[in-house]
Amino acid sequence: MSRPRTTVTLTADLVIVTIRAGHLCVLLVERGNEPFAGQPALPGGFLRGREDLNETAARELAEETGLAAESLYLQQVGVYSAPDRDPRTPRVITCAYLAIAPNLPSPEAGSDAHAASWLPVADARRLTLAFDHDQILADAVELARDQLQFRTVATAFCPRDFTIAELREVYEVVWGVKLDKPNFHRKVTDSTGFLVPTGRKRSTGNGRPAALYRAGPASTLAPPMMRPPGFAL
Amino acid sequence: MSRPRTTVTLTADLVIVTIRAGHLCVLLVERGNEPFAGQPALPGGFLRGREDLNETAARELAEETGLAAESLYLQQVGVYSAPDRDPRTPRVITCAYLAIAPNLPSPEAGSDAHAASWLPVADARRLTLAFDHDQILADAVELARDQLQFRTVATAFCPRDFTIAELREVYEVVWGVKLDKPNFHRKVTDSTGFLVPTGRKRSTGNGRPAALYRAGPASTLAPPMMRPPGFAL
DNA sequence: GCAATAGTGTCTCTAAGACAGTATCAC
DNA sequence: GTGATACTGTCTTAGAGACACTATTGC
Repeated sequence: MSRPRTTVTLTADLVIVTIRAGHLCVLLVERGNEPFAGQPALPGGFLRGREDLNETAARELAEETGLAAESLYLQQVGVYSAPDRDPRTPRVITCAYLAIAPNLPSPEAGSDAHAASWLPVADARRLTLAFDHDQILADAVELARDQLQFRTVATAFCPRDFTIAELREVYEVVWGVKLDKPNFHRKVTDSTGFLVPTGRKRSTGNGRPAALYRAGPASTLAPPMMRPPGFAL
Repeated sequence: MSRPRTTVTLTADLVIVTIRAGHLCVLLVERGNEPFAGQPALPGGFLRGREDLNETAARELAEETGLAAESLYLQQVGVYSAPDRDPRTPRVITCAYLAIAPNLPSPEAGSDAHAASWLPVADARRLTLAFDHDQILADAVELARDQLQFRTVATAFCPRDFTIAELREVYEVVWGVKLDKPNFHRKVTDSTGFLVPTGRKRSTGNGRPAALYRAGPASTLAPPMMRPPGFAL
């Protein structure tokens, strides 16, 4: 009881995921400063001034992706507070955020000094990331997998107008499974509030053109999209 | 970009819930110090020394309930970091935790100076709690409701040995619904790893004695226990 | 025996999965 | 026409809910 209140600084670290070329990818930066200079890490930054942590996360997200946070899905993953996770004083404790982005036009737009790049999550998990970012990445990906089951976040991976095949690819890539096309189609079109038909179609060059949809008003999926029992990274 | 890194102190605030006399109850304390002296609040305390936040939460939980954290369910709810949530300087930012406890022997055992008491959640939500604890309480209860669907946390509300009727009461009280006894019985006994039969029975004085079970090794429920569409506070 | 609670059987209905079949495009 | 992709129909099966029925206790 006689130990003093610990004074800390806070960071918001971002696990920004998207789908590129059939792979779930995460945005990593190369650290420019100590500690862990030169090592790959999740983007993030310090809580500054009178902002709250969600604002910190939104600011960093805008800096890294060039996109406004309002248009992206952004959610807390958790707090990482191990005393030795960062050697600096005062202690640095982080709140991790999961951000879901559609496939962005240019991978490194908006990045200034440090190199930012999209890396398949499977590859990123073989690297050693700075701090406890390995753990944060694993937790955030697992959270994303769970959320796909019960929330309508899959549309956050898609552009404003998208086809059911694109939405299905989201589930297949994030879960690492193959889904039945006809059953998936029925399931998502029957789910109230998930999708809104635009009435337009898009021809992909090959085959019958697919109807275009937009994200609907619902945030939760009823009934849920249950993930099949076996799945890969 | 020129704003300085904000230095803060951290607290872990606890939403400790249990079931008492058919009501979902939360442990509230009366604040002894400013700010918000005399107002009801969630128990909590400062991150001290070199501990991490989970240790802070576990320490506070032990102080309030007299129970070791290992025996209770304890999970992060989220970070609350609004700049004016606490008037003190340096800024106080909190990480909220949900703790689930079985019906404890004495309500205020272990509490020292401050008055701690169990209050039905429905009553607590009509009060004005200190800080942003109204919001934290609402978020934690909603999290508990969700977790009952997909995780085996319902057993955390029960003593070591319990009957299926006691487990059913957990779901009914937390969700605010009535469940069909026969169907609930079959569902939970068929769920692999949820319950382990002890082979013993308990007579309640009235009717056929119920078989006693203990919590099984599974942490997730497959298939999930879906909450019926309509539900109350 | 009766009242009360525990637990089982069985029926219906809905939703998921498998997969055949049809529709609409480019060529 | 062929080939490719989008979408629909239908069958089977698993699980949820309703609810009748049986089992085991105290009295």
